[in-house]
Amino acid sequence: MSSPDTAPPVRRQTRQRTAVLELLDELDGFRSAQDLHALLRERGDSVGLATVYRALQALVDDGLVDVLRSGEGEAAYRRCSPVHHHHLVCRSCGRTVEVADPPVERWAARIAAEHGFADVQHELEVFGTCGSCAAAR
Amino acid sequence: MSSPDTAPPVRRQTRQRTAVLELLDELDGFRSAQDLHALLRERGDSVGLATVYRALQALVDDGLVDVLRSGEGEAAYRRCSPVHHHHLVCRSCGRTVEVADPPVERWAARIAAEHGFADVQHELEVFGTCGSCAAAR
DNA sequence: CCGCTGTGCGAGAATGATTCTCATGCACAT
DNA sequence: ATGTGCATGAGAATCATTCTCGCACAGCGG
Repeated sequence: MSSPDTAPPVRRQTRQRTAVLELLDELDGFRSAQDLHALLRERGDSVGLATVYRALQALVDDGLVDVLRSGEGEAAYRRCSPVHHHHLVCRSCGRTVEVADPPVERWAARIAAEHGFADVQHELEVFGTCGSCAAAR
Repeated sequence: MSSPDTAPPVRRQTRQRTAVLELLDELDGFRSAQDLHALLRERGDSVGLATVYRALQALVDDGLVDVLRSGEGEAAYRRCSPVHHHHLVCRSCGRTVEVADPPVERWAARIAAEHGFADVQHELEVFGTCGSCAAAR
């Protein structure tokens, strides 16, 4: 059992996967799989819905994309830097800012350790109203 | 526009709602709506699935229960203290610890302010393996 | 360059959680 | 005790996501 999970999945480069990744590169903010599929269709790229889901899962596995479970069970995806970070999301216009946060990382690790927890991960999202949207009201 | 949202929804106290809340009081950790429904049925309390969902939504609105969207689009509910806090969840046995965290609150507020965001909220969950589960392996 | 082989694709069916519909029942005030 | 209207329950409806399965094509060896 040296490293059965390290086996490289050998991702083939297909027109569809390229299209999904390029679309994510152009977009800002989180988009649902259904949205992305509709956008690809509008562009003329004919891609199956199931394929979009598969491509997104592969991208998430490879750490190229982040997932966010928005309010009602609809997953949202976004092209992201591969380093660990969190998001500051405008609940009005959807604009997203990536933020790094050493203090929170440390805090999470410490709290977990104090309660005897190991192998710790955490999920953190900050929602608010961005300057432009606040001004617009 | 004095306070249209403060209008008290006038929740009637019914056998079903009481049963859901009492069940949550006895349980530890997050449970899915489907789980809770099954448990109520086993106990002999005959409650409709739709009613369990409605009762849980009401409890969440009233701040008596916390929701957590676990991995695959299945919402999990838990009886919680009404003060703001976060959770430390064991991904093996599901045990949950409530943790308060002034530093994170301040950090989130500061980061948001730096980016011009107002009216800030945040969601934070920490996952890990608790002491007992780590020892059991 | 050509053909193999297995992975990826597409369309629609299947799944599973959550919500809706609507007739009936019960909580609460009179 | 009685009436009024919100709550309930069974099943249908909805919606995102996953699965199935036959066909296409990417990448490799000859």
